[in-house]
Amino acid sequence: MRGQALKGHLDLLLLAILADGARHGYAIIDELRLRSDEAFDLPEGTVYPALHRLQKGGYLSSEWTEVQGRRRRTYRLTETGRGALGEQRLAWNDFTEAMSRVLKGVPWPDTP
Amino acid sequence: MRGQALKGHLDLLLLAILADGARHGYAIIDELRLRSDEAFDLPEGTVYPALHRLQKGGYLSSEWTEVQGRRRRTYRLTETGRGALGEQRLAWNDFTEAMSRVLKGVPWPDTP
DNA sequence: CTTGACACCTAGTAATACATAGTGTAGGTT
DNA sequence: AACCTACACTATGTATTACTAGGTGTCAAG
Repeated sequence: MRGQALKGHLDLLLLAILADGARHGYAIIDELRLRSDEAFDLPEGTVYPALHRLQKGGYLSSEWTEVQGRRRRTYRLTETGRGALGEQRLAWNDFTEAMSRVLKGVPWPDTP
Repeated sequence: MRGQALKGHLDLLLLAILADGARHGYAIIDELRLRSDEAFDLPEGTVYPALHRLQKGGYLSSEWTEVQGRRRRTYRLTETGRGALGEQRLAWNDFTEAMSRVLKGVPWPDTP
C-alpha cells in the first residue's frame, strides 16, 4: 500500500486504535498492522511524530512506564480526542460516499 | 469538506471524470462538484496544477480549442491514464477496506 | 557476542492541496 | 459607458505531513 494514500487519515487511524484502550507507540504499530490485515505497516518515523502532534493538539495524553527494563510511552485518548475521533469518522464517511458518487459512473476495465 | 482529506486521491478523481470523455479544466471542476453532490468544490489553484502534473506524467493529453472567443485547454485520457485509473481505483478499494477493518471495532458515540 | 526484536527519538526531504494574485473574454445590468 | 459576474487559464508561494534515514538503548536467543 502506497503510504501517500493515508495522507490526512493517519490521525483517524491512530485515534481509532486508542479508542479501545491505552497503548504505547510500538504496540499501536503492531495493532494497526494486525487489524488492517498487513495493509498498514507504518514506519516508526511516521507514527511517533504523529503521536506527538496529536498530544500537542490535546487529543492524547501520555505517561512513561517501565516494563522489563524497557521504557514505554503509553498514550491515551483525551475527551477532546474521543470527540475528534467521532468527527473524523463522520468526515471519513462523507468523504468515501462522495468518492463513490464520483466513481460510480466509471466502468471497470473489461467488465461489461 | 476539508480538502486535506483528498491528499493523494485527487488524481483518481480527475482521471475518473475524464473517463467518460474529454473535458476542459473548468468543466472538470463543475462536473466534480455536480457528481459529488457539492462535496468536492475544488479551487482552480488545486485542479489546474494537478492537470499539468498528470499530463506531464503521460496520463493525459491536451489540446487548445477556441469556443466563443474563449480559449480552452481540453484534456483527454491517454491509454496510460486509463490504466492508471484502473490501478488507482483498485488501490482506493484496498485502502477503504483496510480503513474499514481498523474502524470496525470502534464503537460510535451513544450508539449501543 | 552478535543478531534481532523491542522501544523510542529527531532532522531533513518530497509530495501536494491550497491560497493568492494575475490575465483576458463574454454577456448582462444599471 | 461603466461595472460586475461567470467563464477560463496561469504562476508563485506556503503549509501540512508521511516518510527516509539516522541515532540511542534494552533484552533474549543463537
